[in-house]
Amino acid sequence: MPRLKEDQLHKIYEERKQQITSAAVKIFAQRGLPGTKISMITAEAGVSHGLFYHYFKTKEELFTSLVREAIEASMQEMDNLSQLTGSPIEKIKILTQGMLDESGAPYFMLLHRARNFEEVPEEVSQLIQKYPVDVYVKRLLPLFEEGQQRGEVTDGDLEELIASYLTILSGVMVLGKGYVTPQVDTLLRFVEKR
Amino acid sequence: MPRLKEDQLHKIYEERKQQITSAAVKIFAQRGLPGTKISMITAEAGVSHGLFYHYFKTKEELFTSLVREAIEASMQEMDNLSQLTGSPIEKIKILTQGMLDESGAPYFMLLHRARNFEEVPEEVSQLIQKYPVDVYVKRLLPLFEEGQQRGEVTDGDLEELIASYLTILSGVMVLGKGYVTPQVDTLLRFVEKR
Amino acid sequence: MPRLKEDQLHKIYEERKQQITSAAVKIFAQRGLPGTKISMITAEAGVSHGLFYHYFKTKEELFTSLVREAIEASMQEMDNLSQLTGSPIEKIKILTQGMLDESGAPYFMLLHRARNFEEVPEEVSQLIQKYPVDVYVKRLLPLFEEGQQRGEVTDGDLEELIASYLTILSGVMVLGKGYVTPQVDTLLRFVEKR
Amino acid sequence: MPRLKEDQLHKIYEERKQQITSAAVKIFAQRGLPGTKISMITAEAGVSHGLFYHYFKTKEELFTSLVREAIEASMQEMDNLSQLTGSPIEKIKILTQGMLDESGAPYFMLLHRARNFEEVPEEVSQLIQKYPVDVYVKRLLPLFEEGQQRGEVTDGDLEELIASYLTILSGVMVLGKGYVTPQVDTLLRFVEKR
DNA sequence: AATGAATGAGAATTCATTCAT
DNA sequence: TATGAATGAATTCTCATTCAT
Repeated sequence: MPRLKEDQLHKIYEERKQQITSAAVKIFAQRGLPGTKISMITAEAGVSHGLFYHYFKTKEELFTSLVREAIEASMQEMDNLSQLTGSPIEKIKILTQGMLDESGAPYFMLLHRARNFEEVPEEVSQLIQKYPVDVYVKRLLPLFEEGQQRGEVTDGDLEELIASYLTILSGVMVLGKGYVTPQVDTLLRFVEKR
Repeated sequence: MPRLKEDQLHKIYEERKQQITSAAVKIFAQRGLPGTKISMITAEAGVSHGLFYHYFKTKEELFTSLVREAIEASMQEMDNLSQLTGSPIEKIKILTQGMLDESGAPYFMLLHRARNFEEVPEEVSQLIQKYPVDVYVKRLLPLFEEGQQRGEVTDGDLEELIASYLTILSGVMVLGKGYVTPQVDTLLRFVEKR
Repeated sequence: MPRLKEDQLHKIYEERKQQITSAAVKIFAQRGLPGTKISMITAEAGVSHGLFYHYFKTKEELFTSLVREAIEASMQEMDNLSQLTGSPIEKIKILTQGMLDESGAPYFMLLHRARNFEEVPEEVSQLIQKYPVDVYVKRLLPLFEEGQQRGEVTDGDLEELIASYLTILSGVMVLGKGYVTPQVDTLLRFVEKR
Repeated sequence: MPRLKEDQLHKIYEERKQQITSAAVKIFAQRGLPGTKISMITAEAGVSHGLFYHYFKTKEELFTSLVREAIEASMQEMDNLSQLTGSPIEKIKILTQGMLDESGAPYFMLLHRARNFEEVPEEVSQLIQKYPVDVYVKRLLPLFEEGQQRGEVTDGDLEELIASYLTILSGVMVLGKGYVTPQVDTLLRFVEKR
């Protein structure tokens, strides 16, 4: 019985935490660290502001942990690509779609904010430095190399191509509302051999 | 006598105002409205915080006026293109370079922030709504049409092409440090007929 | 369970609000709107300045709500007179005593300040305009008419008499310390038929 | 020649000083010490705010000197009464008229403010303590005594009568706009024997 | 776990006062 | 004498965080 109750409590705990986290991702992505008030997060999550501090120590701590998750998720995504079946260019297409996908956007936005703007907590700076864009480039290199060998990917310096392509994708992703999001096929023109 | 003195005062007034404005553009672009503290602006400008209020009513008012200026400047820039000599694709190249240019970036960044992020003053929202990306597209349409006729610009729906290209350029511009800025020629691949 | 707790919270809320309000009335009456610093109010109330903003939006908002209350209370007081038993002149005596009474003074002082001095918030100006002295005169007219009919109140234009009497009472009330407050009977000489 | 110039300068000096002083009396009377901004005074006087400090050391100093002047003027006025010809009650009428007179009001208002409200400079407190209402009562005593002897003034304790009358007059005077100023004859009913 | 009262550090803003011209 | 640019102390106000219930 105590067991059950404990489990239940734990379940509530996790649910609430997730509820607040989701709200936080959304607002942080939209408004950045200094533009986000705790009250905005808790209002979005539908809980009292006091509750925030049952689950997180500070605003910065939450932001930091979200950035960490975002980095991990994005690294994961890169790695997942190689597991997929299909030609390199098909995989690149999937990557492109994935990055532009609504659901992933907030996390990328978070990374973007962490990378460029705002005053961020020291730990975030360190994370960002530890995972520069270059790391992503390196992970994608084999995929693009294969594509080049198969004649699917345009000729030229691959590292620069990948880096530029990531920049473009990130940029498009970051802009969001107010801009016209290009079609995936349109974006692929950058890398495809014609 | 009063003439001379008046002029001098006026000059000082304008200089100081410019000094503060320049500092503000820089910081606002870097940190956004809520991330920018008055103290950051005045420190950057090398004046006392009191002086800020001699020249501007509030932080918001300054931000608003900067957004207004940015809009005007960017519209101006579009228009200037047609004055230039050269083929359409050359003009598009100049536009591309201009947008990626360091010096213009802060202004574009400001616009970006106003367009997407942050809580902005009511007047800024209105300005932004009054000048959607669409307005820029319309201004560039004749240039791209000519390019298409000459066979310099890729086939297809021009409005969508321009809008997408602007999105990409804006995105690249917005990212800034931490990302690899693609070469102008790389970006042009997007519009050039091959 | 939630019931009890909610009630308790509500009680605390009201108590604290009253605590701050009382302190504010006192200080505002003494020093006026610009002469009153938030720190004076919170010190008098024995709370932190942060708490002030938990209960009120701004200093002006509090001032405005106090003026509103003062107007309502004073109108109420006029109306209560008619409920009392006694001859008109006795009622006028009670009114006189009530106005000079220490406890009511701060509220009247507030009204006075709102009516005459200081820069007041727009809403206060409107309230004051909506409730000119004339409104009080009208409310008291029946009482004084009856008094005149009974031969208790001096002959002559009643509206002017009442208005003048209110001016005198208000004036005396407003002066406070530093002046000799006349006896109630002395003041009544002004309206009594002799 | 230097003489002439010096004189001229001196004249300008005095004129400007007077100009600022007059503006200050008006605004101080209207808004009190904390409610009066230097900029209000200089705007009213039509000079730059910098000029204020050519003529006065601080806002407080000006306020203090105005209070001093007001005290002196009011004492003077009391004394002048005895110089006049006429019966005591006529002189009291003149006193009453003088106090209610528009032109004198700002000075009295200043005194009132100094006496009751606001935080005032130490020196003002001292002046006020040195010249309590009692001093005025004493000065007027001979006049009222004569009036009582002649049967013009009501019976009873004269000191209390005078003090009360001064309170009433001051109060009426202080109220100003928003209230009906009683007629002089109406006010005299307080002191006249009937 | 949940709430909201309470606090105080820090940011925005005002305004008296100084000073170069 | 006259102006307005410049400063900084004092004030208002915001918001992250703590804590009693």
